[in-house]
Amino acid sequence: MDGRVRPCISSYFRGAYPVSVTDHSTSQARAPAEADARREAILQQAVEVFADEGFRHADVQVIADRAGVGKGTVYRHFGNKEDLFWATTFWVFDRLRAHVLQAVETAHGTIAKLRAASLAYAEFFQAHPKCLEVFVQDRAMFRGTCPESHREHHEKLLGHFIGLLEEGIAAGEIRPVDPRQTMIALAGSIYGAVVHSCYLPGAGSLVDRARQATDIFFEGIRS
Amino acid sequence: MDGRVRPCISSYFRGAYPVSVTDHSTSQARAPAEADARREAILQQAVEVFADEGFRHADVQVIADRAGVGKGTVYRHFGNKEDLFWATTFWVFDRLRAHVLQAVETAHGTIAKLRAASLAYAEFFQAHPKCLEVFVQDRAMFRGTCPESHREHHEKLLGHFIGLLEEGIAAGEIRPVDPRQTMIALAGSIYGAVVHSCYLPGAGSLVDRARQATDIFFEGIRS
Amino acid sequence: MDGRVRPCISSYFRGAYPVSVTDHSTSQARAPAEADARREAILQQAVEVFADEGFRHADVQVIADRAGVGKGTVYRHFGNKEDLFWATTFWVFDRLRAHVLQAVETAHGTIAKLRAASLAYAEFFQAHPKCLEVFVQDRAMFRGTCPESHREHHEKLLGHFIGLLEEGIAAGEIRPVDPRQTMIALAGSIYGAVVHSCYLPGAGSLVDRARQATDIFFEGIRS
Amino acid sequence: MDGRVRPCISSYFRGAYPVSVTDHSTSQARAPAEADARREAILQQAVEVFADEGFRHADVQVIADRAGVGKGTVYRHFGNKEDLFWATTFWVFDRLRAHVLQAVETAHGTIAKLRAASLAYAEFFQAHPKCLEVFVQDRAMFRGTCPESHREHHEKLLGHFIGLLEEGIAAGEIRPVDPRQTMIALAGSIYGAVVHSCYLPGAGSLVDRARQATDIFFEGIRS
DNA sequence: AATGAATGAGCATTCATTCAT
DNA sequence: TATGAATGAATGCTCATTCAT
Repeated sequence: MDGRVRPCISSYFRGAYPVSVTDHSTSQARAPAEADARREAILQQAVEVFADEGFRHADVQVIADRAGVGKGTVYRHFGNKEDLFWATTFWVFDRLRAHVLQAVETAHGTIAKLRAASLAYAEFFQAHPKCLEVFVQDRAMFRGTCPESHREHHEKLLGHFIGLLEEGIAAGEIRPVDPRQTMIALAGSIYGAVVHSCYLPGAGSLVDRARQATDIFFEGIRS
Repeated sequence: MDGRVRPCISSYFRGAYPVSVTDHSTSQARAPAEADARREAILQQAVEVFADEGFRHADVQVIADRAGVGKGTVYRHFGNKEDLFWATTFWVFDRLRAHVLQAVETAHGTIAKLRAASLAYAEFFQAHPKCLEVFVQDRAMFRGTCPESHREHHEKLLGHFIGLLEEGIAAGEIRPVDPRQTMIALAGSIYGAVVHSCYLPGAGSLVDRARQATDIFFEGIRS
Repeated sequence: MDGRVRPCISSYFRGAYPVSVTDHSTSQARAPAEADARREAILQQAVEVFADEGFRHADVQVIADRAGVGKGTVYRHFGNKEDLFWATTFWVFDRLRAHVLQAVETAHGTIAKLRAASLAYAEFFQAHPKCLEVFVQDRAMFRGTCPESHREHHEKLLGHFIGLLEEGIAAGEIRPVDPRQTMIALAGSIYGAVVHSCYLPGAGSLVDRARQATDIFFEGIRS
Repeated sequence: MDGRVRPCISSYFRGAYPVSVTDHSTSQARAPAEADARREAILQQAVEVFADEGFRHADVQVIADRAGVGKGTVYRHFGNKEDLFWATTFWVFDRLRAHVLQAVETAHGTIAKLRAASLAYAEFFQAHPKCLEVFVQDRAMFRGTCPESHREHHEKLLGHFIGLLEEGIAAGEIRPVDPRQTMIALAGSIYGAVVHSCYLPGAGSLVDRARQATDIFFEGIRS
């Protein structure tokens, strides 16, 4: 009730993490490196278990066991199962973002950058299929209820790409479309290419699909 | 042990349902209409509850209560919770298919038909948001483990649209793309437009998004 | 959330039981006698376990095991541990009331009736020491938070005795004291005689103490 | 195993405290005043938390936080949660005793002294309701298992009042009753007046009730 | 001596499934 | 055939206690 202090160490989901397109790290200053290592181990195993079992079926005890820590330690660090899930989702997002942004920097021109981003997105999930499942769990489990900082990070990243698109339009590379809506369409398209595999197999690797989707996105399929 | 068998009434998930693009009905021959009504009531409530709570959190008792039947009746009809879920998913798919195919028939020309199908897809989920959540649950919960007949129905429907695309290519409406991969790309694109809403709000209604995605799909965004 | 029906069978604590000084039974009409038997068995064991272990330490599994039912059955009947505790407390109160009221009826005159009630109160707890502990648990655990119907039953019974006292005053047996406050004083006095044993041993049986307290209550100790 | 011993600082519950009616202090010789201050802070907060939450529900971490010390410090000082509880109970008893004995000294005559003691008892708990709850917890939680020194202190104090009663009898103020049993009856009566409030509200303040009970105790209510 | 992170035993509660009526 | 009471495995979470720093 009252007087309760020390809820849990991680408070990502309460907006404690800075929202920036470029921060590639989630770690606090240089506090007990020990604690960071534990945290990392727990999150890694959480990705696996949430991906394999889904949120509801995942057993926190299993995550703790696989991470080599006590169950109490998981709760000490993440407060409760749902917050652990959000931290896991963010951990995945953070890595995905880093991978995509790195790819963007190596390309030149708006179309090239967006193409690179799309392929990097697919590459990431192809290399880390469990992360893909965590993304799907995320969408499935908590429709409109993710923490605010989640939304902010997503919006921030989206804004980054909208800016690219605007540059492309200004440079004449891209038709004068609505940048935000078009960017959302591209994001949805790549997301669908990567996620919608379960029902429509036999369409090549994730990267192949993403390439296909991106090509069409820029060129269209009308004669 | 004692050789007693008590199969559930529905055995959709074991392939009992005919796989056809055009069958609009799920009902068996002419079983007691009473039973059909119960079955329908259960499925309707199952959509609601699975959508609201997710598969693991959904309580069969709640579904039974809302459907006005005993819990035992749910089990008699659907065998177990997972099979009830698959039957629910198929029920949704069946209605979606009917709605989309009806829209296709009213349009002329490949592009027009595909555009109509995409919009009908979005319309359906906009009108029945709980059905959308069931779709998402489906993808999230049972990655590669859906019943075979599921796959067959999806493949059948996909094949139908691939045929349309081939006609369009033959007619010169569409560039000579790989029909299957392109159709999968379109499906993914529309799926993404409809599902990927949670994180990227402010992009218009589902139908608006689908229209946007479809337009780009045909025309591209390059200048 | 919603749609949830069938919370628990017992709803004593929501005021479902009639509040009357004379109803000696808690059982519903003549519903499944089976269910009543289970309920009774659970309550009997709950008295033992709550008395031995205290509310927080009591394990519902132990109560279920001792009652020979599954743990789920306990929850089906009583909803949760706290409500089981209240039902247990009421079960004890109900028996205590019946025992005391029966004793009152056999006596004649106000003082004789109150004396009989006090002794019966002590007799009951002497014969059922576990019930005494449940009473103490009750007072200790939920200071001001007992269900409303609890209060109503207590008030009803108290009112009954206040009426006796008023008769005694009218008849000249008793000095013209404030009936309510005096009755509360007597109740507290007997309660203290019965409960306060832990710290002050060596004062005879519960009944002896109650007799002593009652005698003094009527006669005083001043020369 | 390794012969290491780490006793807790406080060992009240093993009989370390002197048993005397008049010792008003709990502190050891002249240990570091720092340690005494910590100990005092912990006990004060323990009263609050045990009163609010009950023994089982009380969280040692909360007590430590409120006292501004580490959890380890609480354990260093009091050994374990149960011993902390006993120390808390004694802390309360010690203050109650001081308050009551002081009141006794200001009165003259046995009846006046006993009356003063009763009112002081009620005053103390009226001023410190959390202490009352600790008393109730005490009775509820550890029926026959309190530390021996507890009993000795209680017995000592009881003996003091029995002596008063004997003087009163010798002086002719009091009828020739059994001093011990009568004193126990008075103690129980006042205890009941103070504790039995939960179910029988509307009877005035604790002090009012105690006055009422005391008056009746001396005078009786018979005409 | 003081601290507080780590631990895991303990326990309330849920809910899929069974089966007697 | 329909029902719903009974069941107990499963699981989230708490918190007393330890011990390395």
